[in-house]
Amino acid sequence: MNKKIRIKDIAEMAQVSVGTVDRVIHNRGEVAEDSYKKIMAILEKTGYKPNLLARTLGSNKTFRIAALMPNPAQDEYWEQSAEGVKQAEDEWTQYGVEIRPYHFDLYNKASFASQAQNLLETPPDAVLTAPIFHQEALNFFRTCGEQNIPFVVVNNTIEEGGSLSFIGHDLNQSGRLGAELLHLSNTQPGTYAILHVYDDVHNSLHLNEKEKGFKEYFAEQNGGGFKVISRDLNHTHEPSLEKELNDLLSDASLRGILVTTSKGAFIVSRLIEKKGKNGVRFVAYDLLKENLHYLENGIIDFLINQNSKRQAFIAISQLANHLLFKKDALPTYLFPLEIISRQNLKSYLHTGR
Amino acid sequence: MNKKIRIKDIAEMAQVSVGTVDRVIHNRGEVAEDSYKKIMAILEKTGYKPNLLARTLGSNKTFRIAALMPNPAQDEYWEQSAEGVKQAEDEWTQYGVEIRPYHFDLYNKASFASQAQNLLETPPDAVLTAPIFHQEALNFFRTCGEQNIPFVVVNNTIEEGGSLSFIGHDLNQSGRLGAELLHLSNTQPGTYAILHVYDDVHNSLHLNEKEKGFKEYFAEQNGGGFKVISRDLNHTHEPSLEKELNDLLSDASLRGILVTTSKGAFIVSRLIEKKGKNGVRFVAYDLLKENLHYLENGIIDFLINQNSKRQAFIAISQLANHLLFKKDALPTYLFPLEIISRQNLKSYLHTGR
DNA sequence: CTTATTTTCGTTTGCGCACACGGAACTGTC
DNA sequence: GACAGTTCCGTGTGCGCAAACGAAAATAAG
Repeated sequence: MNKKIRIKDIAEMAQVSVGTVDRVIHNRGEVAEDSYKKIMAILEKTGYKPNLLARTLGSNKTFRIAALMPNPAQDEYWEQSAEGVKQAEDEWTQYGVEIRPYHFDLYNKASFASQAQNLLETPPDAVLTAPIFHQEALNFFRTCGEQNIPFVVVNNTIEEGGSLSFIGHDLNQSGRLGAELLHLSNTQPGTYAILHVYDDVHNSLHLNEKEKGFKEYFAEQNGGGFKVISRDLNHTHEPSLEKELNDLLSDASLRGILVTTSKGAFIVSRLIEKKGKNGVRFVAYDLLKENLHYLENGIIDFLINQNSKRQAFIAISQLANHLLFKKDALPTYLFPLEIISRQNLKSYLHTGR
Repeated sequence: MNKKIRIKDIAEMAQVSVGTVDRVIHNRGEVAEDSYKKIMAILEKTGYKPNLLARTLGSNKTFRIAALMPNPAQDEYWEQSAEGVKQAEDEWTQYGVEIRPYHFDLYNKASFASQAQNLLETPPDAVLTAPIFHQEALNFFRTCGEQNIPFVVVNNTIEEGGSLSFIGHDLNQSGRLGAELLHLSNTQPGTYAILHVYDDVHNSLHLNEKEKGFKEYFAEQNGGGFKVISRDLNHTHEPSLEKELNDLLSDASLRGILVTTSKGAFIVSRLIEKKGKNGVRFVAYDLLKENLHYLENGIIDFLINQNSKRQAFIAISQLANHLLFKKDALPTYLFPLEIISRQNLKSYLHTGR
């Protein structure tokens, strides 16, 4: 691994000019058979690595990345995500990467489609998106594919993707983890509930994965004898939600509750607080401000951190690396499933990034 | 926040030449009061950010960072740390950063001192170290200070440091977390043990912090009635260790054990496995191979991940940023206290970095 | 054998910055 | 007023690469 071989060096060895070497490196033709082979051989032998600094400096391009994400004003989870995008922007603007956000309405499929349309009118060099709406996302991905626009996906996968990379969690494992945290040293059999609390529309595929993991975990526990119940709760109609929840809580055999949506956490927390929490373990998702409050006062026992901020940050970085340095991203980048308790919470809030 | 302001632009605005602007940016004097102020003002106002690519390309320097760390062959924890260093090297070599490791014997103070001596003979531009040996480290830091060599410290702080940055954990909080994980829903009072298992020498200051946090946690729990015991165990004399441990385990009121050293984890695990684990919760540190084994088979309930690999990676990155880009590091960079269970383990092993 | 066309290649410029060099303008000295 | 010493500042070159430009060589066309 010799160091510091420049194009110039290659040129000298091959007895040609730098221009010629450059042409074969970017194989844009106009090079004689002979020279081509000769240069290729030397390129191989020396293991030439271009100086990426000089490369991106020299090719004075500027790349545009579009971020098609939910409106951050609608949801703190997506607000954090937007922060991640901004953070990545700070890091990459100096390299000539420009990020344009396109926000769609989290509760409106049509808005996703129309923003996607918007986006494609001035096609960016790459795209980041959270495919909340399955069908609409598929359509969008298809056109991206046709137009050769690389894209990465956060939050939840879409199988038929064609994406450069998926960045997020193993949702099945996530459900299992939730189950484990509820089960922990509750040796007696009992009932465990998994609740999907959502607004108008929701991403059922996404939540199903968690539920599957949750159920698998309890099925695997020796002895069995666990009762697992699952509920879909629409929180826009609060009274019925409250009733449903009260029924649940009055079941004496109930040992634990997992709420799969980040917003659901504090909605359920409120009700639990009202009713009193008697020995039921409660686990939920994400470090939203309200959730932290309920973690601190003991209503929530554990939070699983999905770290939407970092997801977005990494996603943009992958795209930037792809565009600038031609480094390809891992097809799936799974985040650690971070367990947050009262005692390690601070250590997650302080960290620089 | 307009982007793409070059030195040339600044120069035009200030009606001077690029050379002058350059001089104030690197404040190496030879600039009249007037011009200086004028340029500084514009620098502020425009929020000028130098193009790091061009900068490192132009100043064709190469920096040397020395890593004074324990011999990775002696301990898996430090092996992981060395991997972090290597990873950082991969990332930074292209920017002209060169990393030279100096390994000292983990069980031999003199070796630390002599390697430190070695290192200083061809003084590097910056230093990373793990100050395992208090007094020796202090001496070393003093000379670094005298020679103006910036250094960062991982693993454990040294108060009187003078280091650019400390990278590691809040050890008090770490002890508290260990306590919480043991205590979790063990509502009845009982006994909780904190064990320091070490080799010949050990870093008592380091471990004391954890113990303090551990005790604080239990003191704060309402009801109280917890008995906390602490033991220093030298594992080089195995029979006596085993006896001590057996005594402990036969205490019927024992509810949980926290082992504070990464190696101690599997040593204690073996003995617990032999004796049988009856309801006692067991929490330990770090993702060493053997520890993972005992986590998977249920001897260990939780591991707290100190992530020595990432500590080293971040440490080198901070130094590189400091040298190349003059970004100063945070004086202390505390890592999240990661809780590892059977169910989220995989998600920590897979991640790219 | 010209003239036109294509293939092949060397040269040059610019990217944004660091830094060396040397030149003005100013100050002081005798 | 001639000379040396300061202080301040502009210009030029190089970092390694990309890419435009245009020249030479090879080939085709007339």
